[in-house]
Amino acid sequence: MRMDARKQDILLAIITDYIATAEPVGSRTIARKYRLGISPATIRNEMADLEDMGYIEQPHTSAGRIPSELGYRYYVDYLMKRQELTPEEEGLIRKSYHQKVRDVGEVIQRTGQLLSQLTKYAAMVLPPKIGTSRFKYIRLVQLGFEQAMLVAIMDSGTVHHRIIDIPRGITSEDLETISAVLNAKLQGRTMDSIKLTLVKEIYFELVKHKHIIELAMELLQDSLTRQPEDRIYLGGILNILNQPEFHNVEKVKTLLSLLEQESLLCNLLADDVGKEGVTVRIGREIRCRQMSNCSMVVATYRLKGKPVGSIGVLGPTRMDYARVVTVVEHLTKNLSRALEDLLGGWDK
Amino acid sequence: MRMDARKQDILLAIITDYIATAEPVGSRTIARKYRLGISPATIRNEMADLEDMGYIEQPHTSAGRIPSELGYRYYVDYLMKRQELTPEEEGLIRKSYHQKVRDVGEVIQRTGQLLSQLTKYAAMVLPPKIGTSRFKYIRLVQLGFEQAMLVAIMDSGTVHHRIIDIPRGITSEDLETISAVLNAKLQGRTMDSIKLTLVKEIYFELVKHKHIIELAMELLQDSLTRQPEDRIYLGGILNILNQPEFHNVEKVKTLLSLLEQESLLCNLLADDVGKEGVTVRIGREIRCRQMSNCSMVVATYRLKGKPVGSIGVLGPTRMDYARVVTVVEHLTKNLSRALEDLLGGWDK
DNA sequence: TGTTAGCACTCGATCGTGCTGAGTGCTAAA
DNA sequence: TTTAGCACTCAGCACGATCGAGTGCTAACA
Repeated sequence: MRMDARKQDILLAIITDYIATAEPVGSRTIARKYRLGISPATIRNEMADLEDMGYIEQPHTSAGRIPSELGYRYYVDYLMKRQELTPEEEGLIRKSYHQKVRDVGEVIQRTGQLLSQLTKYAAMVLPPKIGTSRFKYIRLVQLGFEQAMLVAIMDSGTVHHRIIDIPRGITSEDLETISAVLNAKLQGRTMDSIKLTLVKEIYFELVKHKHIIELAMELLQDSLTRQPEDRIYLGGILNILNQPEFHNVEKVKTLLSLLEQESLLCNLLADDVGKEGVTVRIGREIRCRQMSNCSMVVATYRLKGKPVGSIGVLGPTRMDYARVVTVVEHLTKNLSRALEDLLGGWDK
Repeated sequence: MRMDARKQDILLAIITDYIATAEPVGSRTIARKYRLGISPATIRNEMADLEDMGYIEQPHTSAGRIPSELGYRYYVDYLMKRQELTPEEEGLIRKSYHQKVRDVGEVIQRTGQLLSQLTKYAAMVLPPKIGTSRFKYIRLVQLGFEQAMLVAIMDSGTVHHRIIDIPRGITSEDLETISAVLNAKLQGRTMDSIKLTLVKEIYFELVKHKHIIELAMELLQDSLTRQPEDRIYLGGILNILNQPEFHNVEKVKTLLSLLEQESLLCNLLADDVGKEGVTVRIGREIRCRQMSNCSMVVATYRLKGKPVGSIGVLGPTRMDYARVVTVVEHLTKNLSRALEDLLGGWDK
């Protein structure tokens, strides 16, 4: 059995209708709503074929058909039509990105908000990856006798800080010295590139200040190379609860328990970092059993051409792919541009 | 009609049972489970009295009784017995606070986790209030030609940063100058205390550097005095969904939509900051209509004796007050102590 | 006077039943 | 090849009967 134009029309009609109504679609409905010029009986025959081919399925004998994962896949790959944003929506996006920002986090957050607002599903945004951003400025500030704060500003506009213990004898001047050396050696390097050779260099630089070298080394080894825990923007979870597929509390609970595991989400999002364009994962294509009735739409944003993070939407498999793909595409571009504007001129 | 010992016993039994089972309690159940030495019939009479007095109510004619808000209030005020933590739980807390921390945020987060873990309800923690913490160190770092990063370390261990625009002519040295003046003038001051007189002082200090004074002033007026948006730790929402009162999706939705409004929660928590001991708000005592079937247990933690933030638990009105109050009390003390250990020695 | 046993009554929850309507597959005619 | 017609299926819903937990009242009892 081969797919032909009429089968495609019918499959498209079924998926369109199901996405809109969340109800199984019958042959009658299609004949009435989508003027394909054929009768319900004919449609029934074709639907039987489509079911054999695995594109649609029947929840029970006396119900209409719903798309299978394969059906959605076919839809996304071949049938889906681009859906432009309305001028109002375009305006909303533009306005949002034209506001003054004080922080990269703010850009991330705004993107996430737009994403969930425009799609009505849950939105996820992975902030610029720390490993690939470059040190811009590092400083140790003495706090008490035994503690100091390490502050590092990265060229991705993020600031990292942590409290570190210092031996009692260390003075503010010692910390200045270490700060100066670290600055000189690390400026412009990425976290990932702090290798042994570099550590050695710093070692020799500091060897004249014997008493602080221990601290400096420990600091490098431990504080800087240990990745901070993954953070992620997650919003619009409420949207997803409005979807009829989450009308039962058990489903809500499993979903929420997944969404609480940030690191899991980070991995899911990170999987597609670097791919061109928008990636759609349908149902079990997300490698996560409890999300088998969900789909994800993910795209990578870039800074100076290099992929640094990604944004994604999570919704039921019955999601409005056409719309979501358009929105994700748009926002990826806008986010890349916004970051470029904010951070592009930082190379002094 | 007056409350007597037997009525108290019965009320206590009803509330205890209802907290444990979430089912209306009948006279028979009480006679069977709680050996009060009286028959169901007598209990029925007393229950009728308790209902007249407003401490319990009947969901419908042929059901048992459930505590009213007034009943819970009476329970919390007069009947509730202290409930000690098990040695395992004590151990868990101790272990958690003995881990090395890199950041005040980490202490906050750990407290929140413990709170939700130990109570099985939702936990909220308000981080140390920024307005009352003192500047420890301020610095402007040039990023590009037109942007700089302002970093401020507070003695509450938090770090604030934001990107600011600078006029094109400003050099790194100018920024150093401003940094130095800001440091000298602001160190040890609180955000709240940055008043006009202080601003004037800084003005005169910088008057010799005419070209940067504009920037510095703007910075003070705008960046520093404008409060950053409220942050709050919120966790264990999943716990609360396991409570039978949230078995219907509508309730879950209204609750989640409330919990998404962080500023609202902050206000609720902040209401009780400064009060001694643990505050219990039952049902409509939380001034928030949509939370009328919830209760909050809140306590203030301190740094050097001064209240700086608060921690709280949110659960259904039918919550295990005895346990929650104990846990909140414990964690408040532990949190205060942990912050003291971390930040206490920072006065140089 | 306070306590208790007995009894009639109430009412939510549960379960079975039958009906309805949307939808199908099959057959035979166009 | 398409379509009209028809028998069949089955989830969802409304209806009614039954069940049982729990009450309030009354009368007897200590």
